[in-house]
Amino acid sequence: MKGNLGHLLSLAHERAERRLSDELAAAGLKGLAPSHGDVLALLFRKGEATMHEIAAFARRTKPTTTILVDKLETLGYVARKPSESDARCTVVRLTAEGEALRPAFESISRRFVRFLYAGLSREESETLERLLEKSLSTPNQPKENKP
Amino acid sequence: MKGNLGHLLSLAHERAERRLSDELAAAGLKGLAPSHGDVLALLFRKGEATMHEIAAFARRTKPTTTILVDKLETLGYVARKPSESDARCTVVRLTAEGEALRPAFESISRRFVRFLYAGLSREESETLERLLEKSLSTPNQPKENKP
DNA sequence: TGACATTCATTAGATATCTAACTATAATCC
DNA sequence: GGATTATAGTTAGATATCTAATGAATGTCA
Repeated sequence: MKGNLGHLLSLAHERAERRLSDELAAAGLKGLAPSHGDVLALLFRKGEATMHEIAAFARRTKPTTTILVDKLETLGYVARKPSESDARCTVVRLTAEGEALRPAFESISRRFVRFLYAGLSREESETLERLLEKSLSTPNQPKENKP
Repeated sequence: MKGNLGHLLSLAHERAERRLSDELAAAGLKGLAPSHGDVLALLFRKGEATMHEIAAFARRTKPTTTILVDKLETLGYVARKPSESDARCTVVRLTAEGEALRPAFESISRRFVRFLYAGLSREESETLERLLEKSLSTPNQPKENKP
């Protein structure tokens, strides 16, 4: 317990983000950030999704999601259409160009997972995940200092 | 090994960042981000530092560091002065106003550490840190797919 | 049914961040 | 000792992100 868990989490997160960015650039998707990858990942899984669903999945605010989808739409990978059941909702779906990214994305995803778990045994990986989940599930205690 | 280590790292990092931001705001430092806190943390420890040292400590680029220090200078917490030994270097030091933040910062730091380790036993904390360090120290294998 | 509240998405404005290019100074090397 | 290279910092321009405010459609409820 050296007290630098915050630092380690930052380092690990930055390392993962950088790796994903590099992988996206290496796949020829130079303008895309990991958050764009999250949007595409949901669409590859579900086919289509509302802005609200995308925002929740990518853990970004709705304005940010608007901008992420704007970019993917400009690049031709997704298209918006109004929802038929609820006029407030916008449905985002993959275009043919977007669908064509699927193999590259699956490859990136596999290599990313391999990268993250490299150097850890199966048991260590499971322990790391379990402890992170336990830490995350701890309710946030109040911020105030007890007198 | 469920393959969501990347997701867990993102969640843990975002949780930590949000908590730090909230703590800074609660301490009345509403405009400051965690990265400003990193700058101040180094100055509290070392008294003064060059832009280059600050950038390395905060793990930010030099342009970003310029902007971080600009803000702290505008707020009156730090001051720049040219280095006497090397005319290329700028030395940043705490002002009296900046020094006055020390007790609040130490309090925030203590509460932050308590927050991060809440819910984990001492042994679990040590294991988590050890596994994160092991993962981080793993050399990055090449990005290419082996045929 | 009509007033009010809720939800979905966008726009507006701000900030932290990055890369690339620039300036100025120091170090190195024939 | 002068040319070249390296280092320190800033400026310029772009992007992902956020909060707050806005517009439009739906849900609620008396």
